[in-house]
Amino acid sequence: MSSIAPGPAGADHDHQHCIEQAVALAGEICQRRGVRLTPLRRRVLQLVWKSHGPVGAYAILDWLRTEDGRSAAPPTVYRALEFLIEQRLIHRIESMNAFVGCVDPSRPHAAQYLICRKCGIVTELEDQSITDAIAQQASQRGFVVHDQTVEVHGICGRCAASAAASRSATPAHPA
Amino acid sequence: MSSIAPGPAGADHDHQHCIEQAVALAGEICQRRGVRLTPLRRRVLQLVWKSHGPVGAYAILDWLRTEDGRSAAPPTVYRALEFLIEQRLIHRIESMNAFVGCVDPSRPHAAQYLICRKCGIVTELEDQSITDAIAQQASQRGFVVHDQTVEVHGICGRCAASAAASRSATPAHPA
DNA sequence: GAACCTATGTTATGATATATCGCTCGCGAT
DNA sequence: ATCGCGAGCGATATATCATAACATAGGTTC
Repeated sequence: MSSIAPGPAGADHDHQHCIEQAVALAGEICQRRGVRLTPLRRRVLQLVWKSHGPVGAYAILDWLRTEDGRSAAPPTVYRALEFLIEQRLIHRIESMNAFVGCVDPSRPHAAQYLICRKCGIVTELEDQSITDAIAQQASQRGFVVHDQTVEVHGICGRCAASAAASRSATPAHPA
Repeated sequence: MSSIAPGPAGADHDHQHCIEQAVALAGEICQRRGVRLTPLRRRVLQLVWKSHGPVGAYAILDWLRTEDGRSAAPPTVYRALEFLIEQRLIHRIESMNAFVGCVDPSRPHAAQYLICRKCGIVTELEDQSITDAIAQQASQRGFVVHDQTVEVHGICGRCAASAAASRSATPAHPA
């Protein structure tokens, strides 16, 4: 096992299934769009999906080299990532210079990300109220929105719950 | 003149005044907080305020070297920036790896940024409806928010207006 | 089969950021 | 006064993230 973040449901979910599902769906989408999900791009998508947390370009590069024995240089990875982003199969987390798989690549969306500082899991939202609030403030100022970056850092429900549990078991403050 | 972004009111405002005001206010705030706005930190703050757009760490480094003739290395700049961020005198724009002066450093706030792709000017908002929409979605999922990054890229009102004006003067489509 | 396009390989470099060590200066305690 | 101490900063080295530019391979079109 690695130390990378498990799935949104914790360590207990079938993550292999997540990956396969994401890659299969990506295959369909690319075919429909008439773009080529080449073996390299498919593999990079798999590697981004290695966890539900953000994955760095150089981590992917290392995996390509060590797991696949493939010769690879940064442009190899960045080009594949660029393609996957254009197709909205992955997202870039700006505040971490890293990438996560998109949980709903079928249609365009302005997404928001909840990023856990403890476990690293990224939860992708697609909340209209946030999008609307931003759009409204922007348009009030005559600003034409091209894209929104909303990245929220904090502690996810699961980690907060387990922290609370361990606190009650071994209280930090006797008072 | 340089090509850096002018003020929020365009090229016609007294930007020197902006800088002086920001630095003076920073001085008061630091004194009140009992932290030291040293000459270097003050100078770096000035340089961040050179424009109303995001300024990169290495641009600041160059200015320190060329304008001040000072010997400086990256850590010099990053340490000063770190201090200024801690004191909320500047903000980091994650999606650009760059920094902008804070327009209201007196009190803590969750801010949002409208970043113009044309002129580079960053408009800082402090909109409760956006903050609340994010907080609500997060808490619904048991997520404890530490901080929000909201960066909106697009075209500012001023640039949109001038683009519209030049379009009507020389229409792109004869139809 | 020549011209061409897309994807990838390869080399080099650019851009951003941090670790670490050591010096200096101000300041409080003795 | 001088010692110890911590904050700030200089300096060197290195880590990390990203792209420019050119070469090569394989398929498609004509």
